[in-house]
Amino acid sequence: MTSSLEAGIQSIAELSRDASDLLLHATRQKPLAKGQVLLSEGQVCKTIWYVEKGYLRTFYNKDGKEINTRFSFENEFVTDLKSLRSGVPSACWIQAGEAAVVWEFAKETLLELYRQSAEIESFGRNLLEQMLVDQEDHANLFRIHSLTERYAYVVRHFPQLLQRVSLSQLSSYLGMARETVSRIRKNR
Amino acid sequence: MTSSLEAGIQSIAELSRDASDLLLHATRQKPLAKGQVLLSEGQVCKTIWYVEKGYLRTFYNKDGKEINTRFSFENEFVTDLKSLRSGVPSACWIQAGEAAVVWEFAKETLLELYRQSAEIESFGRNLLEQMLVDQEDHANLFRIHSLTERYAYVVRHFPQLLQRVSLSQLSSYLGMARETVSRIRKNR
DNA sequence: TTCATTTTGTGATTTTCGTCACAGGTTGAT
DNA sequence: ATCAACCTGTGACGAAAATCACAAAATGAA
Repeated sequence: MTSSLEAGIQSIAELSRDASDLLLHATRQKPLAKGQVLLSEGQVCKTIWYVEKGYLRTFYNKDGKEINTRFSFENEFVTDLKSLRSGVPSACWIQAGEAAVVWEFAKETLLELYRQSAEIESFGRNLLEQMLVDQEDHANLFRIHSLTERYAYVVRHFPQLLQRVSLSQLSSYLGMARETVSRIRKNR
Repeated sequence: MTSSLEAGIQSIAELSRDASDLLLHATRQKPLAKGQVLLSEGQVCKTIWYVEKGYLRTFYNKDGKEINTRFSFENEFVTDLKSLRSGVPSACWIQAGEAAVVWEFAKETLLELYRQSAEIESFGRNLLEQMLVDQEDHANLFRIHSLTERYAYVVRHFPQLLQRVSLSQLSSYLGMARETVSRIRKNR
């Protein structure tokens, strides 16, 4: 196991040496300064990123306010699937929340690899399954949990979020005002 | 095109005659009475359903109240992916909202088909991509839209929801009280 | 048709949470 | 070390939506 990326790939689907190498040669590393933008609203997304170090923040701009919908930490993959898949302009931004290192996968290259290798297609399917489960979990935060329960959920399941993301950033992720998070935090 | 199912499959990914037949032979039709339960909370999900007629309702039980998270209409696929994928007990229910006809795909059979056919694996990946995009859209309803905007979104994008689902059922899907939906509806 | 059941509309009241305002802390750059 | 920029805590207040209660309407079964 020579790299974080290789381990991250294997954790999604166990690939043969050949398939793994195909994927590893389809990507390149990219260092990011804090605040650097990977995807802007209005731009068509053509890339999937794997986070090796630091984290990426996905947010929407609603009436001038930023609403965070995702924080992608080490060993996670992230993209704007809607834009990537359909070629429509992205409605969100993806930005480095800290100085970071990511690996970039170009959509066209990946599609080509899917055609070449059933193993890689299977990897793609497994990655999507995992992303969908995560997404449903997060959606359920809003649908079946109260504000207090949402905070407790993050404390229990994503404690690093509290350590690495400011309370202001966290508040929109949890769908409440900054002041409300502060008050919930106090009453624990 | 001999069936609704065949059309539904082709709309996800264009399959050869052979691949399409493999899938079509892996499934069987099942008629459902209104209210009939396909998946109970606590049960491990082992099936993906395709809705030919009627609709399925996915809901969670929260302190004795039912919270609807999904309505799956004609030509849609539905499952509890988290339970299906990991074999953990399901946290939700899936039930027929009307008298319905569905096609059942057993998980094990599908996994076997993925191994046999790259085309079907590709179909699976495409289906997941579509489910993930839909799921993200619905999650964004809660994250970036006000209550009034959520209702307007459904009017615009899913008008059949208003026609086929009762206002009470809709209210939990939109994350608000029944009375609030009624009042929002009046002010339009 | 009739009657029971379910669904919807609507006012009154209460609760929750957002907004505003500001003070104190923390961080980071020079 | 200093200062500006940002972040967090907290009180006061108001707006929005939940809850409660009940009437009206729609639905469906016999």
